[in-house]
Amino acid sequence: MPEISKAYDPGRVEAHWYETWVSGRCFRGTPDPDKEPYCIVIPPPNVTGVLTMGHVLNNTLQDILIRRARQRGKAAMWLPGTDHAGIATQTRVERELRANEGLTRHDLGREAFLEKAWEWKEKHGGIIIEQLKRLGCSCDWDREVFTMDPDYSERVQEAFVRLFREGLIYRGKRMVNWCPASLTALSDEEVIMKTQRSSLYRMRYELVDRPGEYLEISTTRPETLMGDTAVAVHPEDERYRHLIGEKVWRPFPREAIPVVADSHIDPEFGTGVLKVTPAHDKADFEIGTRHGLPVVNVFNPDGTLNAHAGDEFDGMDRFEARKVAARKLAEAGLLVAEEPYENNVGYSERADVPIEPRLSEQWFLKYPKVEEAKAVVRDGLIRFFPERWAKIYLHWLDNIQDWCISRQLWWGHRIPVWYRKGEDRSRPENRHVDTRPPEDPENWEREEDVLDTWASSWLWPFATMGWPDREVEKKQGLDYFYPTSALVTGPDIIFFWVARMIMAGLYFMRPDAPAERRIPFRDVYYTGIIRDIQGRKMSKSLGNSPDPLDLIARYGADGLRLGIMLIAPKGQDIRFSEDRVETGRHFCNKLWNACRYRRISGDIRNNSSLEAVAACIRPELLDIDDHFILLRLLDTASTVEDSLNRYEFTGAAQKLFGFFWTDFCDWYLEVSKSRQDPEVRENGLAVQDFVLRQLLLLLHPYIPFITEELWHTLEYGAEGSFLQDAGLPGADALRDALGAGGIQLDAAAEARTVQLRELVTRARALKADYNLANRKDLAFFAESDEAGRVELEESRDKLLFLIGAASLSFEPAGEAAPAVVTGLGTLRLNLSEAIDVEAEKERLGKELTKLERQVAVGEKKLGNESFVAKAPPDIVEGARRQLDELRGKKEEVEKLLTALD
RNA sequence: GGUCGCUUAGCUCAGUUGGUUAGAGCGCUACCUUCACACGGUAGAAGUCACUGGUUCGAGUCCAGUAGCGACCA
Repeated sequence: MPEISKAYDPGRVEAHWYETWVSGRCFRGTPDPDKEPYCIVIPPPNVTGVLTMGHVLNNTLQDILIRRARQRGKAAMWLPGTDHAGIATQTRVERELRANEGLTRHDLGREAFLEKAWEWKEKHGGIIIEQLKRLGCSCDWDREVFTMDPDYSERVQEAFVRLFREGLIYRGKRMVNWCPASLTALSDEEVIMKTQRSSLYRMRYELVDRPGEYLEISTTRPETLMGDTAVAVHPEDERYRHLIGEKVWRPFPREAIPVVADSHIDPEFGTGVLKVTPAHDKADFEIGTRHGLPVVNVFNPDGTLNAHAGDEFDGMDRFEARKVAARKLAEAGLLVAEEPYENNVGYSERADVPIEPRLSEQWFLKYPKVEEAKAVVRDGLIRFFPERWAKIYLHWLDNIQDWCISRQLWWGHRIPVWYRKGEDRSRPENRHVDTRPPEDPENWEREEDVLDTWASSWLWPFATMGWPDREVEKKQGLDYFYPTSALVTGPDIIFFWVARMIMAGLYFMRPDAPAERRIPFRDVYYTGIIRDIQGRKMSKSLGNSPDPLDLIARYGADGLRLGIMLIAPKGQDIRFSEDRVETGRHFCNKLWNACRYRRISGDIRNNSSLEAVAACIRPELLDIDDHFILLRLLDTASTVEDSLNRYEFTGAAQKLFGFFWTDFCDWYLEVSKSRQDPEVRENGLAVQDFVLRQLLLLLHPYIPFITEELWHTLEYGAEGSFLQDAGLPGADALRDALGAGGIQLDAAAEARTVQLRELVTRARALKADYNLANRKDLAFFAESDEAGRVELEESRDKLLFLIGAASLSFEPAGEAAPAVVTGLGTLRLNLSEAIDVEAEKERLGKELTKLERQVAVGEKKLGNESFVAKAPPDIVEGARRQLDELRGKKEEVEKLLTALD
């Protein structure tokens, strides 16, 4: 038997087992017609990213699901991969290029820049994958996919071409969200609204035909007035009706612009007069379209102003221009007021700068299968956990607009469209849309833009398994694994990703099949967001994000995983504190030592299977504590199963924690130390083996490394075998295995043990009250009824051991002897020392007050006729029994007090 | 402004069909290095379950409203 260290060292164990699992092909997901499929596709992390606490949470959850499925004999497959994250990655490569070589991407040119980007990817792309392995993730690594892999890219292009041919993708000149920092269009979802303090400028435009008369206009953006091509009022607005059709002077560049009537104007806002800048505001653009107004673009793509704004503004930054425009208005006497104002401004999610609405030509997608996507969630074909996210999802789908899928970037999937050189790009005959280039490439030029990254990842659940190539699909088991079983992700990407995947699945997969065969997944579990202890989001700039690798080094991957699971409430945000991870490590150490203790205690007879372990238990030698621990084990097994079926990871973890620590270690193992009869002791070891076997199996998804190690330490698996292949018996199977050996569990053992535990606690407290906690030579006297006496005599040995006493007898003790009242009788401490009668009175008085209060509550309840009449009989009966017990205790304490007088 | 969520011990959180004395970890106090574990053990202190009202025999739990915080959408 190998020496087992006193303290668990996770580093060595974790490295060893991960390698062994991989070389043993434990994580392989292979279709097997005799098994039920279970599949998860990973939410692909950014290829250049590093592991964050969010990843730890998300991937631990997925690993728990997949490992448990594997244990339950399913053909489990967890498909890993990474995402190319267009804007984020390109920005970082550009930044490095500027820092190292002082060059922009344009200096380098597209080809050379992309080479740099690939180099960057090769250098950093593996990091997060290696980190996931350190965490213990049991992904099928042979299947790893990167969204820019050649074959995946081909599938993205294929999807584009199909959608285009179906008329769902079109090119259009429209107002889009433009990021002046990244110089690209963004989708609506990439714009986040931020409330900010700004100014509301009240200015006035003079009427052309009524010199000296002005229209007052409110705006937050005076820097766009140079692009104004009208002012608008509501057609019914009495104040302005007579001016409709007249003209006002735009102050600079000075030009007469019309007053138009538009029913979309809100007469309540400001003065009810709106300046119309069709090139720089979505609503204004629509007004402009309705009234045939010119569109004057006064901005450059980078957010500076251009020559249309006038020489003075040409090249000026937009925020500087705002100040200058306001100053010029003031100088001209046209600024009525500048007031503090709070408004919402759209920011680029990535670059964190205000976006500009900009008219440009982009590619758009009309979302397919919108109604069906709503139906599958509304009708429960796809289940959301927690359910409330369904409402958010449905609301978004109710209001979606076409998706701008083109990006003015280089790092991404280049749109598979070619234009005939020098011809009008808008004419269909001058376009070639196909996954393959035209036959005569010299006459064509390719579309410059790439696709939004999400326009590649929305195909993730099937394009990662070969779609649409039949041969590859077959090889990778798409037909077997699709729809996947569960998706674990954050609610922040419910629109970006979840909703779009659902639409893509419904549209592309098995077009003739019913919806339940086309959806990409059945369950979606939304995690919370990990925050710091002050409730702030973790971010690099705040420096409040611990490095998971550092945590793994200090607490072990198992400790980190368990720690995070103990605080990860269902879909609620989590305030991360390292304490919990420490708790996770302590748990592992305790588990280690419990198993170490088992090995030290005696030889293992035959632990090779559930049946073999059960067969080692001799029913006739089982006592109340054996029954108790086995009952609790069965209860734990079924609770854990129920909880995990509902995605209640924390509940299951807490149940296992409590069972192991309180029931098994603090009670069962301690009790077992008092056992004298060698046969009973030996039999207890078999019970331990039975319990520990199931405990390791149940804990394995949470803490895979240490459980695998201990599985072998206690000889549950043969050399070269793995815990994951041992099955995961449920409570019924455990009961059956015990039953096969003639063991029928006595349900009464539980209540009896609870009572004995209480007695032990009270007796210890009594000792502690008299500062005798360390004395082992004390004599206890009990006054019990017949039933109590039988119970105490049966358990005498272990009670003496647990309480730390020399004797327990039923002789009457001195009336002044300190006493505690328990459900099994009154327990007295026989002291040779002088007793402080006053102190004892005080102690008992406190106890009496407590009992009186409890008795009063019970009497009130049972005195209520409605309660007795209407409450279920078992509840009434329970209350009655409890009141009787409390009254008995109270009378006993009163008696003790009287005796002291 | 709309929708959703949260508010339970000093801190972080459990508490899922309403039912006996509301739990855990950390922290705190006292004691213990007892032959699995000091990454441990024993005992203890600590809660008007945000507030107000309602339903009910009975509410931390269900309903309505209020306040504070947060998220999403406009």
